[in-house]
Amino acid sequence: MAGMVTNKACIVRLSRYKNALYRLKSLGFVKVFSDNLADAADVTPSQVRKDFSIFGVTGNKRGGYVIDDLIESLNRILGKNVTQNVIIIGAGHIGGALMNYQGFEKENIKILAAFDIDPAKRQSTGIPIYPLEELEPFIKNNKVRIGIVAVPDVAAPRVMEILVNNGVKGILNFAPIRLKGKDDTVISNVNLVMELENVIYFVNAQEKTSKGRG
Amino acid sequence: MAGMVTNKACIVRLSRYKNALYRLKSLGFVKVFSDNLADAADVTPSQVRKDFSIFGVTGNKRGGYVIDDLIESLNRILGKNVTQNVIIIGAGHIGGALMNYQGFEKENIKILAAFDIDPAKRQSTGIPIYPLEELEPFIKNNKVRIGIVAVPDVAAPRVMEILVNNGVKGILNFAPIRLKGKDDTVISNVNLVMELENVIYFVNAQEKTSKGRG
DNA sequence: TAGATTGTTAATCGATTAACAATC
DNA sequence: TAGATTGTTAATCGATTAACAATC
Repeated sequence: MAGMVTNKACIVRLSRYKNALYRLKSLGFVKVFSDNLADAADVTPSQVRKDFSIFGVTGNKRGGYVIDDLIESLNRILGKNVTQNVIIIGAGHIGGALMNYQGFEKENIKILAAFDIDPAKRQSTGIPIYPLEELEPFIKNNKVRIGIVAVPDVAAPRVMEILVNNGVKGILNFAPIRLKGKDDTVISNVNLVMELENVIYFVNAQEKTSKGRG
Repeated sequence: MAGMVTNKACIVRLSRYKNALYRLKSLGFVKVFSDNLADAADVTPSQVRKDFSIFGVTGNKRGGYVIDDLIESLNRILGKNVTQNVIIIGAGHIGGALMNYQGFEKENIKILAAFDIDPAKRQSTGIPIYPLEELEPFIKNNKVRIGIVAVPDVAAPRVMEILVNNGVKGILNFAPIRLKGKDDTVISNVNLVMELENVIYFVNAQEKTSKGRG
């Protein structure tokens, strides 16, 4: 059945296709072939057609795909036809950066509110910042399903617990610990130090290799 | 030969092992078995031994691994025995958050400086912030190899060009476009909107599935 | 020694790519 | 129609897991 995909890499590619399609559209294109889109998204044409096939997204044999239709289909699959409400817990540097990040709105993601234990950080920037005690009632009253955790690592498990116990189903976690939730909780850990560590490893590895060659 | 690994997932796991080992060490453990470490890092014991095998990291048959030795080995593989100098381009919200992020220092990563086109953002927070014109000479004078790109997407390709042309080999990119460098440039794209989009997709997918079941 | 754990090889699994029949 | 592109199936590739001989 369509929609039963658990392969994260595939979903990441759908987002990439969507972004590439917006770009192509802004350049004046109306149609694409799997070939063009593959180029734009930096994958193989087979991959494009395979991914679409998985989700039942079809084009026209010989005629390629209509960009507007494709964007529409991808947006529907990615749940972007409905505004997604999100809260941020932790209004420190990372949380603050996310509150001020301009990229969410045009992707139909709405930051409803932020929460912080420290009253000093509770200065409004358009998005209301509430004390942590209001987190639980806020989630319940607003049926929040998605949360961004940007608190220090010692605070993360406790925050996590509050979120999960009150119905939050998806968490994007910036605390440098691996959070585990219930079975039906979707958790994505973004560890900035680890990302950098990885880049450093591959740079070093490459340097060794090229020295070995030269 | 050891060290010739291009599998990103494997390197990510090495970082995870390292972090798990620090945690185990702080709990008073001196040795671990692949079994324990697998538990702590949320992988299979086979995976742990296989990963170590790839890098020639060995333990004692019957006796497991000495945590201190293991940490030492992993740090060496990940290039953490040398302080890694990094610069940040773009001192906006994301760049500013990274400048103030406390996690880098204890991982032996040093943010040397930040750069921004906007003089208004150039207020020191311990890390010097320079105008963009100084980026090129700074990279050369300090032999910078790693850069974090946190500028708006329109500015990213130009910044990228300056970095690559002056010898930067690794880039962690927060601009919401896929940067491509030369063949020997390591680029890791972190797209926050896409990360959130993914979480949203999987939450929605799960909801549909459980409704279908119930 | 007997028992337990490593290190490595073989088996499995899943994802990507290639191939090609269907068809516009 | 002839030619080109999709949609899907089969082949390939690579990564993970299982199994087990080596050995402490």
